Amino acid sequence: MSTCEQCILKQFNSLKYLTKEELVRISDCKTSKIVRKGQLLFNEGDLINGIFCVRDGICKLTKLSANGKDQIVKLVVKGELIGQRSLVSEESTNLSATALNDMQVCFIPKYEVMRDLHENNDFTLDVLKVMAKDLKEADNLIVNMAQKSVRQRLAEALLYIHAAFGTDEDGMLTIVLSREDYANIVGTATESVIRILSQFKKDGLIATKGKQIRLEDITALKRVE
Amino acid sequence: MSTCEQCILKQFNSLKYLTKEELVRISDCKTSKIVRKGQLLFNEGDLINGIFCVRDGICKLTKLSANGKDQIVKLVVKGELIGQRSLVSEESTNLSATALNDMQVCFIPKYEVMRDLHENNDFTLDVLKVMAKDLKEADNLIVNMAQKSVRQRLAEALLYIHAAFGTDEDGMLTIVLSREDYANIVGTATESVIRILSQFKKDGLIATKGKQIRLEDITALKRVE
DNA sequence: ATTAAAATATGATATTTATCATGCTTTTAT
DNA sequence: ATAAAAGCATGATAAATATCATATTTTAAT
Repeated sequence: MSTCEQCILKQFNSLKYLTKEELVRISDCKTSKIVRKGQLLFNEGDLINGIFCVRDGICKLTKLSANGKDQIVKLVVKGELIGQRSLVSEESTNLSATALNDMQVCFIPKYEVMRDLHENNDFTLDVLKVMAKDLKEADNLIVNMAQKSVRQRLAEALLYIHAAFGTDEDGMLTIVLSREDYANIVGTATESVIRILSQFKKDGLIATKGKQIRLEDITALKRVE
Repeated sequence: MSTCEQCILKQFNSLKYLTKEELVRISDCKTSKIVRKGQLLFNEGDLINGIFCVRDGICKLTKLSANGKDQIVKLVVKGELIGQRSLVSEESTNLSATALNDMQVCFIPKYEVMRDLHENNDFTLDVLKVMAKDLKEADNLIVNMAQKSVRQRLAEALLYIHAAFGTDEDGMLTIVLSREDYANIVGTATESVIRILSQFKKDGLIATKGKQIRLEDITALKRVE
């Protein structure tokens, strides 16, 4: 198994603030795991007892609503950490993580991360910074959900995925989601998403090829009401 | 002016993890301020360059939506800190703070808090814990906003204010909000809030006396659909 | 390759919520 | 004390969205 010291991915998360010795310790106790597309990495309420570092693949973090629908709260890509929030609060996780394509993740046990949080202030501060960013994005999401129409929210979801995760060589969004996933991001019925996407396509705002979506008119998408 | 070392309110926030010397330093550079009901403590986009400690009163944290409506993201009461998120991210604030009744706040300049964040790991860890809790609540709010009806959201807002901030001797919610404020929590039109509250009253779920509200049937409020 | 299952698509209709209008009540300012 | 403003209340109507039904297309399993 490869070592954390040499892993380039840590540049994309707080682990870059660990010392060589701390990284060696983590390397020695970490485990590695493959999660296939559609499979759960963990479920809401699980005590995960550690954090995951995403080596490859993409997953969605969801929360089950009382009405039985999943709400997608965040998309996580290669390089990011998952589980810091629950770890810091020392409680079981409030979200489920499901692979959107085949994933490879490393698991670092709680005691090791907690030790670093207590001993390495640079690391703690960076975890704090990441969480502050997450909180800001969550605040924005609350406002969007509360104040904007389904149409606007869907347009913004497309723009967000475009801006945050980019496109492939054909200009297609790299993150490929089902209509149901989009409904679970926007908080609406799957049929509504299908209808609105059809409309966007008819109006030339997007192009689709199966599940793949390409943004054709970003300016117009930003103006959607 | 009273000193931070003796201030009982710090027991309710992360400042309790500061050492005596750190508290003395903060006492020496802090300033104090009165903010009248309805007045702004700071506005979205302001560079506040420090954090506030609420000594007395209650305020709402809001974010202006593109459609011109305010969204209430959080209510802050005596004892809590405001502004940690922006401070940690080293950016101007993403929220506005408005006093819901007369407030007294202490202001601690950024350089002093940053120094403590860098030097006192216990303090940093507690700030991290508080932010983790805020993030969890924000995630819950996202799900509620996205998946629940206006009726449900309003019922939950009442239950939340009841549980988090309590009641006076008559059983009235201690936090008194206008119908418009409720609309800005729930993300709906003020008329809709008025209508639904009238219905709740007619159905015996709540009682009202002017702007004051008493929850009469918590079980039924939890069952609202 | 074929069948079953899942995802997408679209229409018809019901429900929820917003908007506009108007009147009443309470609070605030002078 | 009184006027003006702000907040509350309710009806009528419009707009947005959900739900149910059904058909088609795509994907997965054998």
